[in-house]
Amino acid sequence: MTAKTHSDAAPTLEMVAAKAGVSRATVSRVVNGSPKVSPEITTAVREAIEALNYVPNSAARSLASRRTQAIALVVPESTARVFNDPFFATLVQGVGLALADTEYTMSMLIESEAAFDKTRRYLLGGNVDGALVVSHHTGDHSYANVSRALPVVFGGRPLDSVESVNHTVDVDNAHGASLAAQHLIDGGRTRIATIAGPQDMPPGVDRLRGFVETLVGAGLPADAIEYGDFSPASGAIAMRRLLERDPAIDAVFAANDQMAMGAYSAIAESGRSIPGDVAVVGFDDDRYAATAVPPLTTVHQPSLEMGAEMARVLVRLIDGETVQPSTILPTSLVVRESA
Amino acid sequence: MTAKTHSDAAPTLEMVAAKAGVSRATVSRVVNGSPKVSPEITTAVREAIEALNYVPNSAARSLASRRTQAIALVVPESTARVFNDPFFATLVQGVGLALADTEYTMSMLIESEAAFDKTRRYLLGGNVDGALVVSHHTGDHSYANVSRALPVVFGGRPLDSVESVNHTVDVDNAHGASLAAQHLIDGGRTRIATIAGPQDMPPGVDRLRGFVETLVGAGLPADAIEYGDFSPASGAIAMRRLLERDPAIDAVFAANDQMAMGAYSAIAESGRSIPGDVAVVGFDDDRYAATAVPPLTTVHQPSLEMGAEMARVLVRLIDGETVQPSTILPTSLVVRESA
DNA sequence: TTGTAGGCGTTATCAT
DNA sequence: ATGATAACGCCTACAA
Repeated sequence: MTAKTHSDAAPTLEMVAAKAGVSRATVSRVVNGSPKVSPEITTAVREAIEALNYVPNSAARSLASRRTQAIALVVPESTARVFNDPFFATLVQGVGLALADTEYTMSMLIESEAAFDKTRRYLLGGNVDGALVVSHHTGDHSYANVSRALPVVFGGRPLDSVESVNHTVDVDNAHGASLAAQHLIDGGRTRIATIAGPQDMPPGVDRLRGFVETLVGAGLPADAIEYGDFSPASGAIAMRRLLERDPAIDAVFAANDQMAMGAYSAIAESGRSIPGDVAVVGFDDDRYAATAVPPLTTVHQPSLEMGAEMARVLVRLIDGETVQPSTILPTSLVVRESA
Repeated sequence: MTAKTHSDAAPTLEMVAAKAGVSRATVSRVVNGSPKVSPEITTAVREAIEALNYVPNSAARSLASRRTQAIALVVPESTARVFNDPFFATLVQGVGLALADTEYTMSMLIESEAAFDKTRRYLLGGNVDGALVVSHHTGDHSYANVSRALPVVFGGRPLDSVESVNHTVDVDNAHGASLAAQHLIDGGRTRIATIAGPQDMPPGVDRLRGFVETLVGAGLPADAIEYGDFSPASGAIAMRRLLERDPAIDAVFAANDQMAMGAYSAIAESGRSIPGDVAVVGFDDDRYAATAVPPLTTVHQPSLEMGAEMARVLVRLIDGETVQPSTILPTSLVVRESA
């Protein structure tokens, strides 16, 4: 096989026009489904397009129309974490699902510290009609400029709630954590600990808050707290520390299922049983939850729906519609066998 | 807060030129780092750019230059699976990492059946300079057209090895499976089963092949085979069936770690112990492997490196360099406690 | 070193 | 219903 040059000049609208014996304007109309083109001509143009295997050049199209039909999904470079995170994966799916019904394409930007400016330029360079920003916990207000230039929808409330961001879609983290805590309390547990998430991430603080408030409300101490970074390994480490600090712990609420899995292993290696010796409740209801041993009781959050909702809101925004600035999706407890 | 219109006309190169008192050509040169521009003018232009907060419009830029500085990462809609797959997640990371050193942006396309044509149009519409296609198992030769129009690098060998695709980066699946099987044999196991992956996916067939060949080579029967779809749930189901068919099974090789996790739960619920009663080896060495209980012995595959290598090959291809058509990355066995 | 001018492939505004 | 003809914002010979 010979080295290809990939230079077979792509067919242009002009060529189609020539072949169909009409003007470029007409071809453009057919391509864009304008209603005012006679059936015969439409057919002729369609055939020419087919014959030439013509595909509109989107750069030219967006330059002229000032629309790109693409949106960006910006995810923080903590990619290592975020990407492996089943919750996030499902969210992306939701975005894709919602977008499948539209003509929009999603272009995902992994935002690394190094390439931050690259992301910014991409967003501001007219590459997309809008952006979806997921769980950013960058200290600065990096998206202030961006959201001034194009519609932006945030997934999860931004850390600096001071700055009133335009639109956000979030899940009721605090309430979910509260449900988890209450379930543990109702189960008769009295020494309840928690493996909290990073406190520089909204879900991390919201879940901790919901947990603490509920325990305190029930007159229980809420002092057995260790922090993890949402990874399984960090969950295991946190659990070991918890058990070391207080061997009497009889329940633990992990801020996400991955850390709960880590806790499972730490509990097992300490010779304790689940839920006999210590009950555990997670958060997310990810795909590993149901098949864990024992199946994990956890807080279900509508990740798929969240992604889809974010996409829908953004599209509406792009279309110039007015959308309520904040959407909160409900969470619920899924009781299985670990608590 | 008032509804923003997002219509604050973005600054153009022309405006920068005016403000800096030079021609557009000069601004363009500065923006593109042309060496032949006097220092003073360069500075002046830079200041104007800064002042106006100017960002080049990429549609215009790519229309004129015929380059987009973007590549597409196409992933099959089996998104549900693929996306949650830690292996895939790591691969994406690798791509991002390699790209961080370049000026290229990655735009990820989730390829759904419904939107297949959307993907094709995107690829052919001059949106990207090249494409990375991951583990596609679509029956048709959907990418024949595409790879004729622009550089494409496949991740994992394509199913139809007949069609000699230009470039692929793969992992040595068969050898990895062979290592796993041999380890089980060396451990004295005699009734070894496997939970194979889908046979319409190359990794699925290659891993099964490596496993079978090694068993047969050792004079052992290779008839205890069940298939899963790489999800934890499917692994559990397959394991149950395996144990039902032959209660004497004393070892199992799962085609990926997620299914191995599923096997763990099925083995546990059958009252057997790991590795006492049945040893298990997985494949992938994903992030859950090390913290599983017991820690999972598995085949490590360089997912990160694979993603990075794919990106590197593609960039070279785009730059017109000649690259060897096939790259095979090595796999290795990580012995932990499950076998 | 810097400026001039034409063109990249579409869309959109006017006429017709 | 269809066709000229400007833009769209930038790059790039070519000229100065």
